[in-house]
This record gives sequence, C-alpha cells and structure tokens, in this order.
Amino acid sequence: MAEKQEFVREITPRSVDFAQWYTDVILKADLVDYAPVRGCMVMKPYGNRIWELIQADMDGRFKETGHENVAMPLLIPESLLLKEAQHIEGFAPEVAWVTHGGDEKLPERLAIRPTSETLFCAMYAKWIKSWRDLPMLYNQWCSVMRWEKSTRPFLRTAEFWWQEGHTMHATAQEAQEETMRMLGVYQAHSEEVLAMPVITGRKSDKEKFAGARATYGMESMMQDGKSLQAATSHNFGTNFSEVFDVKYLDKDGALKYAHETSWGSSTRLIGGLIMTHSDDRGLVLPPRVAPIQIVVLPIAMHKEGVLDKARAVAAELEAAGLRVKLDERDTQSAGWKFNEWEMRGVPIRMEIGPRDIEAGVATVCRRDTLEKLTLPLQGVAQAASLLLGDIQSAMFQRAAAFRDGRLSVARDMDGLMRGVQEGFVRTMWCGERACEDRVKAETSATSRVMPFDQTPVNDCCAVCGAPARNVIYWAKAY
RNA sequence: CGAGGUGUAGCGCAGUUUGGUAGCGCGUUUGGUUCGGGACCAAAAGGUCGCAGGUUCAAAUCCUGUCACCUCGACCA
Repeated sequence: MAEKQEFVREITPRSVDFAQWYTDVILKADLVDYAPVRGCMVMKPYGNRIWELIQADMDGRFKETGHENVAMPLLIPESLLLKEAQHIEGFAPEVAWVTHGGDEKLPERLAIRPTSETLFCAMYAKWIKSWRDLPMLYNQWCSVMRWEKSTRPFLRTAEFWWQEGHTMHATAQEAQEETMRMLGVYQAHSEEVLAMPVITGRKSDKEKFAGARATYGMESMMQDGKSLQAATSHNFGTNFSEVFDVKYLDKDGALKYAHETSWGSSTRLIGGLIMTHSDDRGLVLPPRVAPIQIVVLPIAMHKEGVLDKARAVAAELEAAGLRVKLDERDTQSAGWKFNEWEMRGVPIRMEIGPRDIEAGVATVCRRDTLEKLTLPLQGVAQAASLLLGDIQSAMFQRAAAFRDGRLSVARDMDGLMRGVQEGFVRTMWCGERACEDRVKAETSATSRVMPFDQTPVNDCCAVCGAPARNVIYWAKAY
C-alpha cells in the first residue's frame, strides 16, 4: 500500500520543487507538449479545450460590453512598428523578423507581431473620420511572438495565444472608463470562472506597458507566494493617435485626436489556473473550465447491467448540459483510472458499480477535497450540478484564503523584505523609481500594483522614509 | 544572456570514474487468470546511446564543438 502511494507521486511535491512540480503537472495532465521550434509549445486537445472554454466565456463578456472581433495580419512592416519610439524601444529586443519572400530579400523587413497596437492604429487612422465613428471597439483572438530567452509552457513561450482589445474613444474620460471596464471584465472572469482571486490596480511607471500613459493590471498569487500578472489594461491617451494621426471631426467642428486603450490576456491564464489550484496528485480544474466536468467510471464492468447503467447515467448527465466522459476502457483497472483522472483534474469522479446500483446511488469523489460521498441516482444530474457549483465556489474561497494568509502589511524595509519571502506585501511608497530599484536589488521583488483601495498604512515610504504618495503591493513575480 | 544540471527503447532510469557483445523497471503486443484505489502469470517486439567532428584496433564511455530541456539569477504577458 505504501508503495502504491509513492507511485501516485510521480509528480514532484510542490513543497519540494515548485517549478518541477508545475512542469510535472502540465505534462502528466497532457495539456501541452514541447514543439520542435525553440521556446514554443503545442497545446494538446485537453489543454486547448481549457483555452476554448476560457475564450468562450471571455468573448461573451467582450460582446456584452459592445466589442466586435476582427482579424489583423500576422506581419507588421518595420516602418510601422518604429513609429512610436517608446513602444519599439520596449519590444525591439524580442521581435522576430521576416526578411525573405522565397529566395528574394524583402525591401523592408516585416515583424511577426509581438502585439498589434501599431496595426490597429494604422487602420483606425483610415476608418475614423467623425465623432459618429466613435467609440470603435475591436478585439482579436490570435497568437503573437516574442523572442523570449527563457521559456516555460503557458507562463512564457516565444509564441503565445491571446486576445488583444484595441479601442478608440472621443474623450479622455471615455477611454479611462473603458480601461477600467475591461480590467473589471478580466477580474470577473478570473474570479468567477477560473476561481482565481486577483488584486487589481495601477502599475508604476517602471512596470507600465511600452508607450502607454497608464497601465492597470491584475495580479494573482500562486502557491509559491509569487505573483502572476494575469491581464493588463492600458490607457494610451493620445500617444499613438498623435503619431499615427488618428483624428476625428468633433461636433464642435474641431479636428481632435482619438483616445486609445488596449487590453490583453493570454494562455498564461492557464498557467495561473494550474499554479493556483493544483496539488501533489496533479491538476485541479475549476468546473467552469474543465473540459470534462464529470468522469463516469463503471466498476466491475464485466458484471451484468453495470455498463448499461453507467451509460444511462452518463447520458442523463450529458442531457443536463454537463461535460461528461464515460470511461469504458477495459484495458485499465479501476484504480488506474482513479489516478489518471485525478492527475488530469476532473472535478467529479462518479463510480457506478454493482453495490451502487443495488443501493440506488453513485459513489462520488470531488477532486478539490478528494472527499467521497454518495448521490442518489434519482435526480443525479441536478445533484451533480449543485456539487459542481459547490466545488467552483469552494476553490475560489480556498485560493482567496491562501492568498490572504500570505498577504502582509509593512512599514519599513525589514517588513517588506520579510513579507516578499512569503507573498504580497502592502506598503506606502513615495513614487520614486529609485525605491523600486532598491527593492528589486535587495529582494528581487517588484512593485505589482497600486490598488484602488488607497487606505494608508502610515505616512512615509517603506523604502526611503520620505513622505508617501501611494499604497502599493510588492511581490516576487513570474 | 550568466551559473549549475540532464540528454541511453514510447516513459522513467542504470551503465560513463577505469574504452571491449546495449541493460533494468514501467508501458506496448499475444494468451490466460483478475476486476470497488495504478492486478498477476507466461511469452514476444522495441535502440544510428541528442547531433557533428576528433582520438583509438575498438567510443554510450575520452577530447572539441553544437543543440535541446530543467533549476537559479538578469529581461518580459
């Protein structure tokens, strides 16, 4: 028995080596594989399905808030990318270039998009003429490429899949409202769907997006206490509009620059999901993004009536709109299947065996707590739906409690240094870059966000002691 | 990009110090017994030892280079 338990833990325990644990989980759960291209990943069907479920939910939220999807080209002419100085300065080191068409050298290099602000702006300059054209609210789902030096599946890959929303507005106020609205959409999605609690706020100038006037982000704490930037929402003001000449004729007859926003989230969310919820047995998926919500396992399948009953139960669950897998393989033992589906994070395992059938119940095991219970077969779909709802909210509660337990408040550098060893630290900050650089040098932590709740801790910067301007969160980050 | 580590059967590894017939476990295939937490027995298939050079009668093993992956730093969604 002891040996069997060891065998289950082919996955390195989190407490021993978090990074190795992370890699083990995604490979054992069959989410991705490494590609022949350096730094690139292949999303396998199971991992890709999670992304599809994330996309479906998020895309619905984008449409509810008035956005439409477009498809922009993969390539950006060098001259276009170079237009906004700060922007290209931020991205230049990691741009991949197309230099040839067939054997012929191109007259101008083409960048493989690292992000599409420049393309959108070039098009917006053509499309926007009048105040009647605004706001223009577009989004695209695509992949982008950033030639990263060190990569890890989902967290940082050379090519990654994402959505990027790009909008143009008549006024600064509308642009700011849009920036906040989309940050709110990300937060709601993360907390309601991914069961991943986040802290939102504004980024310091140091951490801000290249070319933006203000960047807002949401940060989530992983089980090693490090922070993952899970999404960002930027207000560009008229920075790009002035460079790309995006102007409209306003009601008052004056020609004005449009105010721009952009916001993005990526397959990195899946990495966050894994590092938030999973355990030493493998993946734990929140029901709302689980490709399989319930796996039905016929037990002692060779016995009369078991398989028929299991099929009937699976069909009933499916008819209720649940994502169900009936595992009828006769090549694997029941115990083997238990472990496999646990490793792959299926929220509910439902066993249908001779004893269950006789008692009119199903034996059920929930993945988040590994707790076993029985559900009456009468009305099983409804009970299962309720249980999935419980699991979803319990996972959020648990993650939030974990996060709160590792969140500290500090008034000085000592407290800050101690705090970032564990998780997030809330302090006052004077607003100076020098203090951020000092924290980075001494603790390897960075400023994450200045939260919207600015209730002061005290009145002086925790780093330098000068009069404080903001409340800010610090953490080591991915 | 700096420091360290690892590349040997589908997967996990031993063998490398001291050069001399390519090994083990899991998985796979076939047959049988099992079947409520990774079952058991028997037989079988499966390898250009990451790649390229070099040294040698002989290289998985020694030397040089190179690529990939993993960890820790520096940079970023």
